[in-house]
Formats: sequence, C-alpha cells, structure tokens
Amino acid sequence: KKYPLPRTIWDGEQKTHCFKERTRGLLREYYLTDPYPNPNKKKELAQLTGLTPTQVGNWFKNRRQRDRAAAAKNRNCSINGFGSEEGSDKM
Amino acid sequence: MGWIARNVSRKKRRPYTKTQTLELEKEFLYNTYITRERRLEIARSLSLTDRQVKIWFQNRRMKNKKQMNGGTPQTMHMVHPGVVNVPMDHCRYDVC
DNA sequence: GTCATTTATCATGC
DNA sequence: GCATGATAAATGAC
Repeated sequence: KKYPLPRTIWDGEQKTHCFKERTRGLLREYYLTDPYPNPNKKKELAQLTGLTPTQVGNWFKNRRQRDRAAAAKNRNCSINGFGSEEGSDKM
Repeated sequence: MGWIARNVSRKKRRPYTKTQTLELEKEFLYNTYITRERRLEIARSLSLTDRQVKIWFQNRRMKNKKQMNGGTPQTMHMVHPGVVNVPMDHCRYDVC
C-alpha cells in the first residue's frame, strides 16, 4: 500500500472505505427529504453520525452525482419510455 | 436543479501534469495570492490559461483553509503524518 | 475575491 | 470489476 495509515486517535467513523450501515441509513433518510443540507444541518448530521461535516458533504455530493448518473442512464435506456428520473435503488 | 436542461457544454476536467502542479504549488508557497502579472507569466510557462491559474489558486486557498481548521486527519488518502508535506496527493504522469 | 457545487477522476475494499 | 469515499478542475452565485 502507498501509505500504511496508522490508526489515529479518532473515535468517530474511522478511515474506513465504507461508512457504517447505521451512518449510511441516517444520511440516506435525510437525503430523501433534502439532498442539499445547509451547513448547520451538515454539522448536525456529522455529530449524529460521528463523521466530519466534510465527510457528510462528500457523501451528499457523491450521492447526488451517482443519482444523476443513474437517472441519465435510465433516460438513455428508455428515451421515449418512462425514465424513472430521480432516485436510485442502491445507495 | 439545473442539470436537467444544461445544454451549454462544460469544459472537460483535465487533470494537470505533475510539472504543472509542482510549479503551481511552489508559487503558492511564496504567495497564496498571485498578481495578475505573475499569473500571466506562469500561465504561459505552464501552457495553462490565465483563468486556469486563477481558478487553481482559488481552489488551492480553499484546500488550504480546510486543512487549517479541519485538522483531524480522517481521510483515506492522507499524506504521511510526520513527513514534511509533499505537495500533491496523487498526480502520476507528466502527460495527463 | 469566497464558497458551495458539479463533473471527472483517483484510491481502495471486497 | 464495481461500489464508495475523497479529491482535483471547473462553474456560478454572491
């Protein structure tokens, strides 16, 4: 590996490749109601999940990006059919 | 959002070369704000546009700011703690 | 100018 | 090989 990545003193969500299911569930839940959380909401979600606000921001950013990609793919698959627009099955 | 009806083409994101990034980082070490004159000079020497250099400095200042207050390292791609910061997290080829 | 955002890309776990 | 989190260019609001 490029960097051994010593485990730091950090009791939040660790430097895992994938966040905990509970964390993802929480973010997912809020995402459905508002994909663009304001800074305060990001902070709140960060506290709730043990992530940093930046990590929360990254999660929403990636989520939106991948939802858009999925929606675009859907539209391409069924150009004159009914594309299921927003929202993807796997989050 | 507006991404549904976006007809105007967006400039494709092109990762900068190692040399370009290195030179920009060097300049940033001297000055986090660059003058218009110096900007044009660097742009010419690195085959970038004036605008690209400007944007690069803006983004770099934001990155700097985040690193300043962010403090706690919990990202997956961190530079080695203890090692004097090597500017550039990942940039591999000279021809991108 | 800052700053949130988008888009493409990178790095990694599995 | 893909899902996923993070980051690097580029845009636009303010």
